[in-house]
Amino acid sequence: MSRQMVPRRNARGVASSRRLEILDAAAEVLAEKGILVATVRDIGDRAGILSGSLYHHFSSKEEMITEILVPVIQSQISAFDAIVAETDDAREIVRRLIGAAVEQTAVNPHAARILRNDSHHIGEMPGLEAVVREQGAVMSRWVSAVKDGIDSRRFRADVDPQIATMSIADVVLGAYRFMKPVGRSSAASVTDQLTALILDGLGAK
Amino acid sequence: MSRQMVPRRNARGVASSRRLEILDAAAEVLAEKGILVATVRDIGDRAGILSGSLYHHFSSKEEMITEILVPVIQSQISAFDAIVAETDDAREIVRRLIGAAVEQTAVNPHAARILRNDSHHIGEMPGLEAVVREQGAVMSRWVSAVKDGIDSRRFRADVDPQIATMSIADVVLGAYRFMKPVGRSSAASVTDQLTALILDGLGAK
Amino acid sequence: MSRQMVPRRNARGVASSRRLEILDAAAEVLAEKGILVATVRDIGDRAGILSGSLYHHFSSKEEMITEILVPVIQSQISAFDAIVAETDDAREIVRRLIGAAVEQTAVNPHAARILRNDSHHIGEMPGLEAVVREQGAVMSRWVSAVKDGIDSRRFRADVDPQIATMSIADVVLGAYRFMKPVGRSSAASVTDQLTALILDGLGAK
Amino acid sequence: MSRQMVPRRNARGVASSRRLEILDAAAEVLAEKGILVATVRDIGDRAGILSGSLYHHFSSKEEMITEILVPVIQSQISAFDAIVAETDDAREIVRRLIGAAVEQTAVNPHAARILRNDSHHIGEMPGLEAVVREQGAVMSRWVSAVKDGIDSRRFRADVDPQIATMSIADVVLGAYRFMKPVGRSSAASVTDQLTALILDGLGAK
DNA sequence: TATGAATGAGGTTTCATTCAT
DNA sequence: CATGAATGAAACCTCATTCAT
Repeated sequence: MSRQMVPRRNARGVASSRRLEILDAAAEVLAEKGILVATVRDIGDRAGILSGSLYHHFSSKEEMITEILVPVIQSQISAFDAIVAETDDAREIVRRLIGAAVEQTAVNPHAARILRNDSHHIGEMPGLEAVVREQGAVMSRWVSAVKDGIDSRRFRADVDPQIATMSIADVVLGAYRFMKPVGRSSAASVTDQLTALILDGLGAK
Repeated sequence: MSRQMVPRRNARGVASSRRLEILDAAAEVLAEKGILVATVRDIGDRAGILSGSLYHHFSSKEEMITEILVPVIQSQISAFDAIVAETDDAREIVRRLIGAAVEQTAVNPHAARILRNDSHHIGEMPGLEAVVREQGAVMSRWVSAVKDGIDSRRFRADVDPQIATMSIADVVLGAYRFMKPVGRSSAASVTDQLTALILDGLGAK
Repeated sequence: MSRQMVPRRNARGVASSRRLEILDAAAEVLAEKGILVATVRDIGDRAGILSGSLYHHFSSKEEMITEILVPVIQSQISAFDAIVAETDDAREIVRRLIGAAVEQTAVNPHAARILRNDSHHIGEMPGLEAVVREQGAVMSRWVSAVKDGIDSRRFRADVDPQIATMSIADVVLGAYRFMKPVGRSSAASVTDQLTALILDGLGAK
Repeated sequence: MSRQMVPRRNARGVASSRRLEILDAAAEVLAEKGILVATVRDIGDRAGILSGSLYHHFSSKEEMITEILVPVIQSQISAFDAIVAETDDAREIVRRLIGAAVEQTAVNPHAARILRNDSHHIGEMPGLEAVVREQGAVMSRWVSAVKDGIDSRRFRADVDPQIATMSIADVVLGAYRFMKPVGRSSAASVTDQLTALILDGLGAK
């Protein structure tokens, strides 16, 4: 979100709006092909620039990826913290966390897709440490939310927090697949579906 | 399963047990690094062979991947079909499908990891069409199971079958992360956890 | 020398003192890193200018190098010619040539460093023909001095002029390494050391 | 020398004679153009191989350079140590050190050229640490020889050991320029010339 | 069956230089 | 005069694959 509004600074500290256009093209390509398959040439082609010229704006492919993902994750962390601060009930917290995550996905579908499909590679790729760090911060919010729900007896006592948390994260990160234009639903209805699944499962109440 | 017992035939129809050793090494490496990052040299190194020599046993990297994944998926399909044939209640079907999938994961953790982490790439990589086809067959079983549960009123009527199915598949494919030696739980307890989550969610009953 | 006093004219005939500042920065960087390793961006960074803007002042990297080196070499040639004109004894000539060269090195350490470390590349790099030409003029002065010394029996008769001349040049060009601030000696003492070595070698008299 | 006789091992520990042919081609090209200007394509062209194929034998350009230079320097160190061990008089030691160095130059002119022309870059190039280390070992032998000569009063007392040593090294490293086929003299006569210059200078006795 | 050598396409990145503003 | 953006060539290196031995 802020990415669309505040010009960031390039490798040599110079602000630039061209940079943002390139980042948009890059996000698209990286999401479509995956961060490993997408080449800097692909990115350049989509941005209408020679691949070598990308290095006028970014010092590496990894820097592009970082700059696409980190602001999105950080904005999610802020949203999460606000929700946790102003909400009491654990079920309500989880419901609203899901809502916030799904909305992020609607706003930044490319980032969501990258985070889901390439999470495996993000952890191993040198230069993406910042992304890993921020993702860890997101996960720790989910873990806390689940644990608090168990402690406050709003969730089943026999829930394994680690399994539950990772499963929830999987489901939420996959939300981009269901929303328009890729899928067929609105963010609100996807949120409702996922919330129901996560809180109550498939089973008839 | 059959992979451990019946020597298959290589590209030129020659049966070989060396082939199986190589496939085991390949599965390990491909799961660890991802099918794109793992090189044929990595595979050769793990198998104690030069990368070029792999081509005496397989005609391409894709053939190896196919041969690792397809039997595992096919065996899952058989198990699924048996379960569906002999079970009536939709909740029970889902419970047993999850159990079968988790057990597959326990038996073939490398294949499970590949299917989960690289699903995105499997769909785009030429030469892996057979894998895609088989995966589709698995998914269609899940879809049927969910739809039958809705139709028979064992699941909530407002469940979106597509969203539910894909979310379940995500959760189940991620099971390998929780099991020993990677994780800390047995297949049975992971099955219980995932079943509870999928059927009833987090919520206290 | 003249470089510090008379603003030269740039590619389009415009006089400029900014030009001199840039040349100083360039000399520094080129000496430190070598003319091949130092990039025009390094030079721009040191001069506080964008690399592209350097081309308002110079038409190429080679022009900068030429403009750094040629005046220094020319000034050395003048000094050499004056010495030869006013001195009789061959040993005295060599002594004073060494002194003049060492002093040049003290005044223009960057140029000295470039000439020594990159002589190999200067000869092969298109665009530096002027530098090569001037360096040849310097060498011919050394050759004459050595030959005259042999002819006048002030040097050993069995000295090979080519070997002696090139060795002397090597030693003298390396003088910058011994002088403050890089080394620890004054120009005068370095001159004494080198003169003694070249005229009398290591050997006790 | 040993390079011509004992096949070394490649990046993956496999002995190879093709490796030696490539090293010869590489030494030639690296000496001619300089280690920075010479490209791996140049080397491949000279060796009759595609540049990418070089990486079957070597893991980097730096590995090639190291493997060209280190054995040569090490063999020089051995020769130096033998000379020092069996010689008393300092003048005689220096004379024989020069002889050994010049002979190395005759045997391995390419390595000698590289060491002389690119010494500046060798020190700054990551991956060439082994070369720098071995070169340091050579220099320390020269320093000792000069210091011993001063202490034993065989050299002038006012010789600055650092200046003398570096100057001698410069002169000796430049020897390749004077020898056939590049120059016109034999190793023996070049040794005589350089020895005379270094021990007694230009001056008539 | 396996080796060692090679291919050829393509990857990321660097860099001198140009040019509209 | 300087900037910021872009070019285009070339650099080093990777990797799936082929093949003679």
